[in-house]
Amino acid sequence: MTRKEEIRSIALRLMKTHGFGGLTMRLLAKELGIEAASIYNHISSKDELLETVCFDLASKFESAVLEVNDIYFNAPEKLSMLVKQHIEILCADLNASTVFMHEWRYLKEEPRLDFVSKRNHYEQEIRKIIQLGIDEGHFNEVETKFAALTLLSALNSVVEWYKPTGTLTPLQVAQQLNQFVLTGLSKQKI
Amino acid sequence: MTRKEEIRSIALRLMKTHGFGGLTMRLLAKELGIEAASIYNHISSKDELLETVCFDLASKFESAVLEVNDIYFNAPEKLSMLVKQHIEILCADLNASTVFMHEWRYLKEEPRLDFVSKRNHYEQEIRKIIQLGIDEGHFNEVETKFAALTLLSALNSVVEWYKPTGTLTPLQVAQQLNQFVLTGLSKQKI
DNA sequence: TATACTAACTAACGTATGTTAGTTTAGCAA
DNA sequence: TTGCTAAACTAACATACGTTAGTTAGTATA
Repeated sequence: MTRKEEIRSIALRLMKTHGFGGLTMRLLAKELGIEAASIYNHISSKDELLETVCFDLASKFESAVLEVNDIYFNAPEKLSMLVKQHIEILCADLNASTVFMHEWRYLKEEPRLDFVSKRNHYEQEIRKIIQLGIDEGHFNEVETKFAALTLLSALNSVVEWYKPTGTLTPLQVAQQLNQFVLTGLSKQKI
Repeated sequence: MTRKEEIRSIALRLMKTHGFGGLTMRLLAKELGIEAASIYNHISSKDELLETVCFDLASKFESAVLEVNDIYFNAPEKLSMLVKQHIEILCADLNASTVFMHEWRYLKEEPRLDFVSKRNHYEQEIRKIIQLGIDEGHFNEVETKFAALTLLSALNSVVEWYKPTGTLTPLQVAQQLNQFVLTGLSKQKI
């Protein structure tokens, strides 16, 4: 791990607990065992730290949806594979994912607009999958916007409670979520 | 509306967009048309603003779950009424709800611990309702912790997208959420 | 009219913030 | 040995922050 990666990794851990505003260069430096000014030998600004994590993850989600749409053809398959990939991306680096979820709004205007547009695109792709499921007769006739947002928030909440040291693997979490989203709580249809 | 309430209301709007750290007393004062120092004639500290909104809402959720448990006896009824009340509380003041969701972690240690314990209690009550539904034979045998957290995040995400100016009433949102959580996306059981 | 309260003001304090400039130290390549 | 580079350092700048102290103008009450 290069020094730059080390800085990023510690910065993520601190951002997760203190938020982007609560991460100060002096605190970050302390954790690294160096002075604040020394950090600028490795990165160009504090904002860069946030931008990197947000756009790195955004591009992973983008790839996932592309792949799923390439490989699978019916909606239940597409959805379950996207859920799986989504959860795997989140769990691969929980610090990064948590920062991604909570701190993107502290991006500066230009990158923030870019970020939001990428996020909207991802939502749109999920809506398309749900609409496909309705057209196929596999899914109930829900409002796709409502369903996509509710689904996404259910998926994303994993970063709030998942513990890699626990018993569940990311794959098992994905399966539980998939089950929950498809069949709901109720035993009989109402 | 007293001056104090006016300050709270504007503070919430600003906290929603800028976060707790991004709300400065000088910005708040500017929006009020006064000087920063003048705010301290009405409130005792910036932290107080955050504490008030967090604990006001927490107590509303607490009342809701008490009421629901008092009035209804089977799990599907309890759950659907709690969903309804939860959404109504959220939609009654979206600025407050959004701040409640995002900014509670910037509470100082003592109130934060208190807050988290109240939140855990609410989660526990939801788990009990789900467990009751399983025991009654109404609900699938899900893991209650997982289900409660997933349910809650689906409910809470309403603050991210609900627009009071749109076509849906809070009650309709609650009904859609209830439907989604109970029956899921899939038409047939799998 | 005299008093007290409300709500604003100005000025400042002490601290913290991101960042820059210039310098130093240690290890490696020529 | 000399020179280069990576990575740290010290010192400082300009700005911003929450908050306090002391004061003032207007308004209601006695």
